[in-house]
Amino acid sequence: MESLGETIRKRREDKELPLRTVAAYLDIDQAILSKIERGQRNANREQVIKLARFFNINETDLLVSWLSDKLVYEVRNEDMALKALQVAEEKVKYQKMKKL
Amino acid sequence: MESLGETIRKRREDKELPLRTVAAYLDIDQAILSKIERGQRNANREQVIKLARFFNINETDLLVSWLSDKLVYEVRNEDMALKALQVAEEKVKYQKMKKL
DNA sequence: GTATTTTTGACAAAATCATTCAAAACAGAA
DNA sequence: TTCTGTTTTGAATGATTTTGTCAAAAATAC
Repeated sequence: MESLGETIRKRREDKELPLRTVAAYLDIDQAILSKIERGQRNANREQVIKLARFFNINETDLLVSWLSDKLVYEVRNEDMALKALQVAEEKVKYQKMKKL
Repeated sequence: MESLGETIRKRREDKELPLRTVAAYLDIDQAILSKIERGQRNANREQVIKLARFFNINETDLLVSWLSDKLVYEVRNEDMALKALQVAEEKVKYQKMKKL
């Protein structure tokens, strides 16, 4: 179970590229990319899409990874994290059902 | 699948109490409580705990409801909402496992 | 109708979050 | 060790979001 940050750091290191290069492509400061890779900052949707393009990763997959990171972040330090995620899942399913 | 807002509105109406009364107990403006009940605003942890006490609801249950509402909110308008929740669940399980 | 309750939206204050920048820390090579 | 390039850190600043207050409008009850 890899975070988005871990994924792109691996890819970047595989290609032996400095932060600078990828950051330039994303049009952000390399400090931000460093923080994103280490999970200290959240990327935004646009950046995730660009990262997928840059590293040839399926965009949807990377977006799911990103979104799930945000969810995990939201329930960090909560003992009922798992329960809350499960209930949220039920709620989303229920909403979906209602729409049909 | 009831949201926290729906739950407490029902309870309040059962007791035939005006927003004012519950809002006073929570020490917030009734406008905020109105918004919380209708899902336009998020309660904070302290308010959830007070609400549980006020309405004699199991505190953990209400906190789970509240947390899951926040998660649902986070993935509203996302087509991969469900997938993201499932992946988040995996990630949390994985973290937990690592700690043992 | 009046009285009460609820909802709405404009506004302000506070808190959070993103970004920039420069310096510090780090790694490797000479 | 010094030189070079890379990465990380943290302070400062700006932007955005959240939180709450208030008063008026809308809805509901009497």
